[in-house]
Amino acid sequence: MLTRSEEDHLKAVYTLLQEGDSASTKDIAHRLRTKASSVTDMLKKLAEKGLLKHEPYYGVKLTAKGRSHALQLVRRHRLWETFLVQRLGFGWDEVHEVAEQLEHVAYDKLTDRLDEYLGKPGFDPHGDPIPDRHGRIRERKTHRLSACATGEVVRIAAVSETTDGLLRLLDAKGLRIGSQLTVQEVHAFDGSMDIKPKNGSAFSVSKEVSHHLQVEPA
Amino acid sequence: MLTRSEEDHLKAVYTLLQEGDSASTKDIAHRLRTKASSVTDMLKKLAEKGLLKHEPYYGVKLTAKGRSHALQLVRRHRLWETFLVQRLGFGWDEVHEVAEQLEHVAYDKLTDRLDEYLGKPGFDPHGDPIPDRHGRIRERKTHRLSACATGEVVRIAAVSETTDGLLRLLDAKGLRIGSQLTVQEVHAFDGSMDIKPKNGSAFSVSKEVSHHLQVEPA
DNA sequence: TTCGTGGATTAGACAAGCCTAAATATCGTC
DNA sequence: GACGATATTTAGGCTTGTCTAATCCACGAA
Ligand SMILES: [Mn+2]
Ligand SMILES: [Mn+2]
Ligand SMILES: [Mn+2]
Ligand SMILES: [Mn+2]
Repeated sequence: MLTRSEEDHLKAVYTLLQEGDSASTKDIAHRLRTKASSVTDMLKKLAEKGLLKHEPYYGVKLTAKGRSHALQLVRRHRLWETFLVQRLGFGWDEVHEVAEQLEHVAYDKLTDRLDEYLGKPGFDPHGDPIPDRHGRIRERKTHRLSACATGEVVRIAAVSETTDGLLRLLDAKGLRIGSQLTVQEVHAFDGSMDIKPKNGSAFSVSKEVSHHLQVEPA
Repeated sequence: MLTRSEEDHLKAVYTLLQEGDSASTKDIAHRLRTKASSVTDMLKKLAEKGLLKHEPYYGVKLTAKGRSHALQLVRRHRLWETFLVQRLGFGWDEVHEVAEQLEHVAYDKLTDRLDEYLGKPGFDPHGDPIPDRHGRIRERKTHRLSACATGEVVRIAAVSETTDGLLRLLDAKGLRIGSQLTVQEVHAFDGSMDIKPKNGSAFSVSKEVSHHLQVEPA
């Protein structure tokens, strides 16, 4: 059984490896609002427990056991987020903190029943895939809106940075998971982009925003 | 903000005072599967935080603040139990452990939304009252089935000891919260009691069982 | 009233997590 | 290939929550 702190560290490692190529001590510390030295301690402990390989000064890699455990955490986190939004009416910008707590309640029966109750959803409110009970993830090939060319017609698949501010901005502009839109123009000067939602008139989004929108062909 | 352990101690104090007249260090330790010396430490800490008065060697009393906090815990615990049974299909004998974890996730918005989602239930799956958001409890006057006389017609209001074994026994006999029954005979020899459910034939229950069934006039 | 007994508290130790400060390693740059 | 910036680890310390063993106290029995 892992402690809450061990779980949070493990999940941070998993997520950072998912997002980039490596999970640095510094980045883990930053994500968990703790210090690098504390992270080193915890990495040693997780390595001793066989959840990851820690090569001092080089980096960290998850073992199969560690990956599996991390996927369970991600599963619980995203299922609870889905519950909060779909059933309790929370906004998608309000659920992260709460799910960060709920994810640590580890009972397979609870997780699986919740999954069924929600209709075995494939994706959470931010468009992130929810691993099934075996840790399997439905893969999709998405790319950033910022990488799209003029004329492309795409659908928003996920928001890759779930900062409250970004989510509320998207709310305000009417951009949701599943929204379909056409790229009308890309301005070289600042990277801003004019987009036109399927039902609505065109407007502009900054590079910062388009960078964090994952889209797929409509 | 209280830690998980502080909350568990506070709730134990509240529950023991509710059930009996005092909350002894020994009983708290037993309930939390810890040791008396650890409990003393924690009582000091809770006293310092103004949640209870601790008179060494005498006993412990909750302050208004402590009682209010304990009621929030009880509220969350019972709401989650209700959720698990009503929505996720858990048996009433399977929910205690899980709720023991979930109760520590403290976000007023979550608790209140869950309460509404469940239809602001007055009682949990074991018949125990659920405090409202202000900590108010719907009072009822119940008495033990074991104290009933021949001929009394009553309805089961609550089970005062939520041991898995007792709950499964009640399941097997078809006794539920709300079940109506008539006391047919009380045997002085062993305190066992013959009861007849409204729809069904009579059978006997032991003193141990009737002692833990809280009933109200039908 | 005195005593024995059992519950309660205190003393002292330990592990888990976290911190700061100091030491150490890596890596890009000159 | 040495240097300095930066990341990482180590050393040492603090707090929290727990334990065991020793001591203290209340209370009922004699
Ligand atoms: Mn978490
Ligand atoms: Mn999410
Ligand atoms: Mn608890
Ligand atoms: Mn209950």
